[in-house]
Amino acid sequence: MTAKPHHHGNLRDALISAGLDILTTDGIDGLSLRKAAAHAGVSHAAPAHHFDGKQGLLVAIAARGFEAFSAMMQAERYQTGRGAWDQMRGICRGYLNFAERHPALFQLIFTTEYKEHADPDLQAASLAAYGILSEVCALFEPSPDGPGVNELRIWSLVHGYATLRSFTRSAAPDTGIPIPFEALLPQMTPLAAR
Amino acid sequence: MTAKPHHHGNLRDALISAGLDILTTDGIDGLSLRKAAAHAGVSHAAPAHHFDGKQGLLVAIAARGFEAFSAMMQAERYQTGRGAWDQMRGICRGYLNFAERHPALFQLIFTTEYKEHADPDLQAASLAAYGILSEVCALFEPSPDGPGVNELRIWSLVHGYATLRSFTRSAAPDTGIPIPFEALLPQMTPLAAR
DNA sequence: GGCGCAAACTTGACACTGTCAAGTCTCTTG
DNA sequence: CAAGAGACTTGACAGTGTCAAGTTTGCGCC
Repeated sequence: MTAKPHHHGNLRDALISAGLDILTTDGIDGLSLRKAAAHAGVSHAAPAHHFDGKQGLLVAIAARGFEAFSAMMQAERYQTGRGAWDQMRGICRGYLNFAERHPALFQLIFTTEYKEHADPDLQAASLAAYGILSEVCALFEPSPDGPGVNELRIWSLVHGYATLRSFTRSAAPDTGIPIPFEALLPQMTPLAAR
Repeated sequence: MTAKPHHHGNLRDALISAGLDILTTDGIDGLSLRKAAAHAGVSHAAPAHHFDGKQGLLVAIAARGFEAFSAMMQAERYQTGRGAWDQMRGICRGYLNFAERHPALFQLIFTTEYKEHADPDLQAASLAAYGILSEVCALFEPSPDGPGVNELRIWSLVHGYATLRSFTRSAAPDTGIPIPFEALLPQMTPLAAR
C-alpha cells in the first residue's frame, strides 16, 4: 500500500488542499509554498519532496481545479432539460458559475505563465473538461461549420464573457457587465435546433 | 519646467520602459521593482518616489499597454477597406496581433489581480480602447440587439479567442488552435451588412 | 527479529523580493 | 545666498523559492 507514506496522512493532498484554501482567501499571489506548508503543519521545505518547486504545486492545484471545473459544468448540464440547447446553456452556466465563485482558481487553470502544462494529470483534467463541451457540441451535428468551429466559437464566447465580466467588475466605475450571457448565445450559431 | 526633476531625465518614464522591456523578456513574474530600478540605473528604492509600490508600477505599465493596444487596433482598422465589416475585421486583427506579440503585457492589462484600477490614467486608456470597438459596432446600427449586446458579443468572442489561442499553444500537445478567428466571425451577429 | 536503507521531513542557509526609515545630495525658490 | 523640498541612496527587515545538509521514520530483506 502506498496510501500512508509516512507519519502524515498523505501530505501531498493536504498541501493541495491548503493551496486551494489560500488561493480563495489570499488570491494567486498570496499563495506561497511556505504558507501552504505552514497551513499543513509541516516545515517550509517539506513541499519540495512532493512537488517540483512552486510550479509543481500550481500544476497539481490546477489539475484539481480542472476537475472541479468539469464537475460544475456537469452539475448544470441537465438542469433545465435534455435538449441540445438545454445542455449547451447548462454547461455554459456551469462555466460561468465556476469563474464567478473561484476567480483565482479560474485564472490559475487558464494561465500558462504560472505553470508548464507537461504534467499528464493536468493534461488529462483539462482534456476532460474540453470533452464536455465537445460532447454537447456533437449534439448539434450535422452543422454547416462542423464541430470544431462550433466548439471554438462557443468556447471563445463563454470564456471571453467570463474573463471580461471579472475584468469589468474591477475596472469599470459601474458594476460591470449588465447583459446576461444567454443574450449572446441564441443567435450565436446557425446550429440545428434539434 | 517640470521636465527635468533631478539628475535623471524623467525617471518615471524610464522605469515604465524598463518594466516593459523586462516584461517582454522575463515574463510577468520576472518583473520586479528592483530589476526595473537596476535597468534604469538607479537604486533599488528609487521607484517608490514615482509609483505607489509595485502595484503602482504595474498600473502605469498597464496604462501604457492599453495605449499600445489601441494603437495596434487602429493600425489595422482601415487596412482592408472602410466598410463596417472591414473595420470590424481590422480591429479584431489588431486585437489578436497585440495578444500574440505582447502576451505578457496582454495578460497584465486584463488581469485585475495584479493591480487596482482606480488610477485615472489607466481607466482613460482602457476606456479609449473600448471606444474603438464601440465606434465600429456603431456602424452596424440599427441592429436587432442594439450596440451594447453587439459590443459584448464581439468583445467576448475576440478576447476569448485570443486568450484560448495562447492557452492551447502551451497546454495542448499539438500546436494549438488551427481555426482562424475570421471563421468564427461571419455568422456571428445578424448585423446590417452595410 | 534486528539491520540497513531509502524515503519523508527538518534545519539552516543563500539570493532575491517589496517596503519602510533614515540619511545625502541637488535643485528651486524666496 | 540660504533654506527647504523633492529626488535619490543606503541600510535594514520580513517574506519568498530553492538548495544542501542533517534527522527521523518505516519498510523490506537477510
